[in-house]
Amino acid sequence: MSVRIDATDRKILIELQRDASQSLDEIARQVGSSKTPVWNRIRKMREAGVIGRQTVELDAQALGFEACFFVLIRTSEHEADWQAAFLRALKERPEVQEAHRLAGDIDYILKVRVKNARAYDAFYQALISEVRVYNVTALLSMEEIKSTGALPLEA
Amino acid sequence: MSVRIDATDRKILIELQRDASQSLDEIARQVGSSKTPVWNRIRKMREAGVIGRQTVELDAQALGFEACFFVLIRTSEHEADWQAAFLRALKERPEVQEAHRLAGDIDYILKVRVKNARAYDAFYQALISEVRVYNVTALLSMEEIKSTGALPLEA
DNA sequence: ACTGAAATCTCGCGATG
DNA sequence: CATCGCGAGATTTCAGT
Repeated sequence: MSVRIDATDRKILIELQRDASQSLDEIARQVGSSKTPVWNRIRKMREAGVIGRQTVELDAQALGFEACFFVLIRTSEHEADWQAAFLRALKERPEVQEAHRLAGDIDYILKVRVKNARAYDAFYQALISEVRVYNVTALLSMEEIKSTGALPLEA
Repeated sequence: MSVRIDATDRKILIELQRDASQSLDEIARQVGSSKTPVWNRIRKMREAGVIGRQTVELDAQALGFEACFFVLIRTSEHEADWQAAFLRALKERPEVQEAHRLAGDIDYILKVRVKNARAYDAFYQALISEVRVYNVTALLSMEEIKSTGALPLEA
């Protein structure tokens, strides 16, 4: 399952993260190697799941997603079947971009991306009708200062 | 600046989000069109900034990023130069994956991805030494239930 | 594990209906 | 606006070292 990632692998990952549309030749040049070994390393990391999907970043505003909420959830229920239902609900809903189970006072945090406040309310009503939650706080984003999925890899 | 995005454009974006490594022919087939028009639409959306960078999703765990914090920040300072310094600090630090300015009680939320709790503390100390903040709450993620940058585009 | 090169496929664009 | 086709260049495979 696990793979040894060496310095060259890390350089390749940095380049792929920066721009996955680069050609193998370009990447090879940047990491100081040549095409074939780079290709083999990429293939191995893909197989190992270190490298996942290849996607494009889209401009949320331009596509009409004007509202972004962070939702802090407290629940009194901690039984296995409640949790399973909750997780299923989160995974099914495409407007949930992130969901984390937390340590401490607050149990879950979600990042929810919707077209507008009404769409958020619809999401919220649907969620609380599916699963019981004790307390919900929604934080409305006014400005997306920074947004990157990139990991802070160092050479 | 703004572009009209029609149903075909949206289908193209859905496919690119799903898998950006697909060939033009494949995408064309999936959206019910052919190579050239799809290519022209993609080019236009790229120029308009609707389509941004092309990246790969990496497995944070496999690369040793074991800790993820959501940081809620309250500040008493709301002057322009303080804000400028704060934003600069956030943009410079690669461990800050997301930063949003919020409406209401809490002023900012950050998502910070680091190798371990010690690395978070180093980040925290560096941040508060650069800019004055009134109150900071860190929420530690125990489990990443879901994580996608994908927008919930509908066909 | 790297190199070099061959076979195959895709891109990007122009010509054409 | 869609289809076809082509040449440059990329991807992927495979031998040799």
